[in-house]
Amino acid sequence: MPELPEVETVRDGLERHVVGRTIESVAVLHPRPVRRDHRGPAGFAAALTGRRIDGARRRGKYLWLPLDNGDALLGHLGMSGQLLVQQPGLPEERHLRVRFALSPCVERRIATGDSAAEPVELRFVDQRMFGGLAVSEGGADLPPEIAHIARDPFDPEFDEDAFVARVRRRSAGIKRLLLDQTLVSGVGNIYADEALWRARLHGDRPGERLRPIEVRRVLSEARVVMGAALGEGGTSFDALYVDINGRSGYFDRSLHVYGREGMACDRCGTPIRRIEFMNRSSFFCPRCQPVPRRRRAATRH
DNA sequence: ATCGCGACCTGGTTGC
DNA sequence: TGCAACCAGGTCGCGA
Repeated sequence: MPELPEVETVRDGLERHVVGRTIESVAVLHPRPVRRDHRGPAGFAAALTGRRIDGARRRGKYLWLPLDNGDALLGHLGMSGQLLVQQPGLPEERHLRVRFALSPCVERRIATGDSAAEPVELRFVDQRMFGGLAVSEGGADLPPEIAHIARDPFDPEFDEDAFVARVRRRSAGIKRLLLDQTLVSGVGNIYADEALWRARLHGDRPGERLRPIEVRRVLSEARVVMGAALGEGGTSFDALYVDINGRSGYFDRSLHVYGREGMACDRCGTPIRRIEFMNRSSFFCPRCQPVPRRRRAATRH
């Protein structure tokens, strides 16, 4: 379940391994992952063939590779997507959806030594196909398709005061607001629960009833949780393999509430509760994060 | 504008 | 053993 730290790890790997290479050929093995591209699979492939990759960028959970003609290859990993950089010709993964053959990096701009002189394959593997790829016309700087996505809380241009103000104008619960990618990007279900636990706030607390310092606190804790995952994930893959696996190793160790229903809260020992929320799960400590009392009707005789 | 919900997907796990 | 139901959740589009 890739959230900001996992996607950033992929972006970093792409920057080091594919920037400067040219797309020699494209094979779309399943149409669904390119459903957002109005050109269709063949048009998608044609629009990319021959283009040089000039960068690797991210906004929230979206990635894009600026191309030498001003377009971009825009991607989202969805729930189960991976972008792998591999030696050409390896056996196909079970859920391989799109394969790109990339030339060597002519300008040797990749800082990883001799690998820049060898061709590689970029593979989009996605079991559940919630993710996808598309060519974004003129999207090299910022694809218009994702102009509505807010900056993430690590972005120097993220406007914290504006975020606080917007949250406090909304009646929805703070968890829903944390997951709203137009308010702040990069936070998903798992890190939202972790940030709320650390901030001792229940996710149902309405934004409009939070004090500014409470909004700042949960944002700060989101940075702590995602920053820790970033630090550990950033060094966890090897030279020719850019992986994304939300369930692996580094990830689980730092979880205090997510997936821990019935287990003792690490702070107070109270059993962690699980509730349904937006067709998924929320985990919280009922003592550290008390359920907000429903507001009474305005008038009573 | 905002809110909240269902649809989209597959495969591993659970329950009968 | 076989099969169906359930579960995971990011994003979009819809109706209210």
